Amino acid sequence: MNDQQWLKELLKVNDEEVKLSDKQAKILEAAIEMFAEKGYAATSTSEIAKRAGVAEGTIFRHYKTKKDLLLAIVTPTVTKVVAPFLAKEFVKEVFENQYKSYEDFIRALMKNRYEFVKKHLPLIRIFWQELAFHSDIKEQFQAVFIENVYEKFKRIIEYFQTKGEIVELPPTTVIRMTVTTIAGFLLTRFIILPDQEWDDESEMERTIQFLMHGLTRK
Amino acid sequence: MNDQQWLKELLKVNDEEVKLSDKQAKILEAAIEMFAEKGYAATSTSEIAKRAGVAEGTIFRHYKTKKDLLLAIVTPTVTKVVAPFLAKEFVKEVFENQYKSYEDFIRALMKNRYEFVKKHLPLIRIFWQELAFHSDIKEQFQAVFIENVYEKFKRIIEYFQTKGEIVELPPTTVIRMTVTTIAGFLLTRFIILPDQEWDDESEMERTIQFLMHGLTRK
Amino acid sequence: MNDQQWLKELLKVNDEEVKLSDKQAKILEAAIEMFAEKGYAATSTSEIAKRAGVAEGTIFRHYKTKKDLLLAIVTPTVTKVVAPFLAKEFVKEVFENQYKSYEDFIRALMKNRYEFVKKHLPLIRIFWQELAFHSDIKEQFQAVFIENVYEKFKRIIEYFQTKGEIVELPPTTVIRMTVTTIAGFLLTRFIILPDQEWDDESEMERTIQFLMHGLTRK
Amino acid sequence: MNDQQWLKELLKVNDEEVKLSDKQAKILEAAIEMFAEKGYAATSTSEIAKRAGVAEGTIFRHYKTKKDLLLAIVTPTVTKVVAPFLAKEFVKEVFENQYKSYEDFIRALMKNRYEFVKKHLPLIRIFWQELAFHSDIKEQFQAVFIENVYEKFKRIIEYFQTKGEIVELPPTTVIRMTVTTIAGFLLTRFIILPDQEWDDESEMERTIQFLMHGLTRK
DNA sequence: CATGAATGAGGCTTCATTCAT
DNA sequence: TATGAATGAAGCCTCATTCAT
Repeated sequence: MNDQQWLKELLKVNDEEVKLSDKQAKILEAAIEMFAEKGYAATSTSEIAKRAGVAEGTIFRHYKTKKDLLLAIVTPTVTKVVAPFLAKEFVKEVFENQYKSYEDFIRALMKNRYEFVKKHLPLIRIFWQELAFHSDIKEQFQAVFIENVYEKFKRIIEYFQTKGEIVELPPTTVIRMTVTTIAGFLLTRFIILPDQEWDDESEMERTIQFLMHGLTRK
Repeated sequence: MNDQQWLKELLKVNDEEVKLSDKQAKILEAAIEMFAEKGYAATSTSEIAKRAGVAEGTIFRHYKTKKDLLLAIVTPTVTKVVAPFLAKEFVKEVFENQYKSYEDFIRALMKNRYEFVKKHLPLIRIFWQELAFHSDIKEQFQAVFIENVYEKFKRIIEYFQTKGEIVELPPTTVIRMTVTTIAGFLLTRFIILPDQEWDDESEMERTIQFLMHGLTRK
Repeated sequence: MNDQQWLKELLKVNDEEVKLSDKQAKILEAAIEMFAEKGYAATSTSEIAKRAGVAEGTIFRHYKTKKDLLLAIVTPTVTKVVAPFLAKEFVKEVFENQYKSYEDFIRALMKNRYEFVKKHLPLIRIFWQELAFHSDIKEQFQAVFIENVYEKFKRIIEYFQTKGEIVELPPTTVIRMTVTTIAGFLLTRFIILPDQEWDDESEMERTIQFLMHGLTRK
Repeated sequence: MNDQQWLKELLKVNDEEVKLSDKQAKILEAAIEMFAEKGYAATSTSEIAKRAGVAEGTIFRHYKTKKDLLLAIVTPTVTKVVAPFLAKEFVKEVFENQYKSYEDFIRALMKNRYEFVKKHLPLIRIFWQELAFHSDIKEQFQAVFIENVYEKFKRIIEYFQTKGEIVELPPTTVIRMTVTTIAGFLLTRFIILPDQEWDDESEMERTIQFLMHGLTRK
């Protein structure tokens, strides 16, 4: 009945406690599942109601429109997708040299994202799909990314460039390559070929090595 | 009546001439635009008809269902996405030393795909989006990939591994990294951040260098 | 809200109370009228909605498809058409000498069916017309007939054959002649020539006499 | 290719030769089959065109509307159904006492109708069904019946009533009983239970006996 | 005379949303 | 607060009919 801790956790944006009635949680869960399976536009509110075990009207009591329901799902996700960079400890650790190398940073980042995607695959699917069509979501994401991630990421990179560990490419390029490589692995792993056999540990390590070699000039 | 050469070209699958009436071409063009803009599910056939300048019924004279219209667009795209590997010369050139190195091969591949994506961006968007929801499209793609790309790609990789140019990782992994890196660049360039300023030549060269360093152990 | 007792009565199949919202009753009434007038295929759901005074969507909230609406009307009719044989008393009465003769039985049967057809003419029209095109309805009818009518009717006939009242033809033939004669009268009376002047009492009595003479060899 | 003699025969109304192009005949044949199978309203002109092997437009070159096509089928049928009464020889025979008895007349009538229905079952189905919905067809039929059949039938009956062979009921009633009995047999035989095993000869003879006993008071 | 592409009205059905209970 | 019947706009698709070829 209150197994929806993960949902509350996820919807929490600034450590504010989220109030989520039982029905509300069921609606969100159902909507997440269905949007991920069939896409936002192809999912009907009545299907969501049925899967959530509530009346059709109940959905609209909590979310004024279907689009609002989507935003209620996607907006916290926007934040969470970039969360590791927001988490104060995380960034601080890097700058306080708890990570001795860019490689260690990358490794931590990848593991973190791996766990997140694994746990919240449906959310990722929704997020990715709807990003393409709803410019409001896209703008929101870009704003959050630039404001909270870009600058910090850039500083991390410059830090390790100064230390000579990684190559002197424009930070934007390094970010793109890093993100692209990690995201490329995760997409292949969880969305494009999820049914293939995967030795996750090795494949992640190989990916890290690939990335590091790519970013190093010895 | 005239300008739809590119469409005919695109729809051609086995070098068979494609017959495309004027109206049919207009319908396809309109559908491609709208599916790319709003997604398949969110686009109505009446909108397509309006944009194509035909009666709604006309769409259904040419395509039995809306889904058929999607497939008429996506099916040839599936092949074209993967096209360079379908062209015998492309692969032959690699082995007959037209490409002295994996790097040259990658460079050719990237330029080729860059041009393709640039030219057919809407198609790529549709393809990528709908892949997620239509298992028939996904299966089609996997089939084409395995049948026409995988083996050839693998041989190319093994060839350059034998020559010692690239690292001895499992070919599947090398393929993933190569594809991921190229696709990552193209997606960022054309879909995620198309509005940013791009120095395409340099960024592609950087990407190739990144990829090659990642795949080399000197 | 009030007058639809006959409808509820009609839809009742196993003496279970039928719940019929106001709108639902109006939809059924309208559908019965229109199907009877123009036939199922030639009647549009929008016409039905208009005549019922509801929104077209409301029809589909109650009946998933137009065909379901037809079946909701025809299925109970199938049973009712054959009803007197379903009532235990009716058959029992025959054997317990409430009916001294086949003639009395026929007379009771005819009056009963006369009243039914008179009251439910539109239903009869629908039933008879659609029987021809929907094999599911036809099968339903045959099943009900064989299961609930045939055996009982046969026993009644054999009973009066034993008593020497009616001729020793195969019961199937006697059934056919009886049913055909009664139905022939009712169809002519109510469907083929309803506008002619009819002295129902006399004509029914004549028909009974005709039937009895036909089935008697004195 | 010109096996459509039966069609031409059927469409002939007053011994005028009917001109029927190849395509026209195919259209009529196809329409008859489909109207009989699915009903007029549920059959589309494109289906008819397909089954006839002609273009959709061709139908409308020969018949201005779909309804006209139906009438082209039904109108001659209207005549043919009552044809035996129209055929001069047939009636003349009766009045010139080639038929010694009403029974012989009935027997000839029944055999004639049996052959006709057997041969033209689809037409009968169409005719019967559409009679119910198209008042123009119904009126046409009633007019033809009253003008050509009723009077003659009545005179035949009165003739045999005078001779004392059949009972002194109102001719209308005798006609109804005769027609009803014959039609009842044919409907049961060919439409309601066509799949049952039938010994046609015996069953027809039984029916005639039934009818004659019903109409006789000895 | 025949064709079949094109039409647009209209068919059945689904949908997001409202509102009385 | 929750319900679910009701709505009517809109969705996909079919149809009879027209007309240029």
